[in-house]
Amino acid sequence: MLTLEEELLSVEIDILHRLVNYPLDLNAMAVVTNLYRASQRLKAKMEQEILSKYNLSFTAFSILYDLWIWDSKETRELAVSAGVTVATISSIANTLEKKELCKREVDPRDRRLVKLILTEKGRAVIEELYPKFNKGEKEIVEGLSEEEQKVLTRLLRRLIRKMEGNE
Amino acid sequence: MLTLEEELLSVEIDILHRLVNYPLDLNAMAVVTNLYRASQRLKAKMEQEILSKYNLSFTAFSILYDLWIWDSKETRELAVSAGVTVATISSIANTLEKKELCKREVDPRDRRLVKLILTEKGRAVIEELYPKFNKGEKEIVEGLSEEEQKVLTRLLRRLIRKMEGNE
DNA sequence: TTATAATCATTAGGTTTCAAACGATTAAAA
DNA sequence: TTTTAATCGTTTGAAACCTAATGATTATAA
Repeated sequence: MLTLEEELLSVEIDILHRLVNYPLDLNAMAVVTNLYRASQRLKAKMEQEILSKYNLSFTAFSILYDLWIWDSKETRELAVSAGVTVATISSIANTLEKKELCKREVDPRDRRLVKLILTEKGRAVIEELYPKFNKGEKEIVEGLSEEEQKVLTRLLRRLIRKMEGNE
Repeated sequence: MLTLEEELLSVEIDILHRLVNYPLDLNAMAVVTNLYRASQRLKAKMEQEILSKYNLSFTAFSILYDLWIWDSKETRELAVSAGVTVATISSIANTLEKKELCKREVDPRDRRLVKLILTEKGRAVIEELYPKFNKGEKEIVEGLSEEEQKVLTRLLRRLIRKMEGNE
């Protein structure tokens, strides 16, 4: 499986330029394409190899993880952290509540706000699950040196900050 | 918005280690977390700022793009390229066919195989759309130098190859 | 040739996901 | 105080997405 510049022969690149009649930024194209593809693979790998045994989606897992670290968290914060809308968090919270992995709690001082809280069962699940998840993470990056991993993380963070508008 | 090591104070990291009673790979965790988050932001940005005007999902766009470059492509190949299952491609092909942006064609030599082909209307859409999409890609990476973009692309490709199992 | 197995795409059923509409609550203004 | 506006989370409806089941076609074996 090749990717972009390897996959796109110079002929196709010429066609692209001619068709759009406009100087394309091929480096930007390569970064974005490979970033998206890497993330798709990563998600698929984790869901198939690890999360499927627990019947959890990637987002559901990341919510449980956040609740594990922070004990409880408001739905808005969870949405930002998981990169989905609040509506999605609400939907997944329904699923997690049905499984008794978390519960909701309304803020008494501002009754518009809702927190999610990890249940004991939820805690047991994430504590059993997380080491396996981290092992999967390790496998993914094991082809890179420690230095390369740090460079990659740093570059990705700069992209994230850029897209979140707080540079 | 901070990410991982900035967000996770050393206290929390200690808690993590104690809870799982197992040495975690924090570098791997940082790479994976930031990779996934960057991709989520990227997808959201593109869908909101560019693709929504055309009523196209990110995956639908990537199918049109592939068909534009390669004229026609089998559903299985499209699935690999887009990082989704063949079932999803089939479903999106239904949507795209309804909009008359592509059509199906059965391979006469092996009638199990199905190709998607771009229609004239589909071609017009992708040719109008792609320059805008590339402009969005450019915005995302403009905080990185050309050298940094190339390093990022190279590291991401190595992760992809690793996950696809052909190292 | 005929039966069996393998390989495709599609369909079925269910969860995730989003935007938009809604209802409840709080804040601001008159 | 009463009205208006802003801010929450949830629901709704539709598309995307997955796994598993199905149907159609081709390849292999008996």
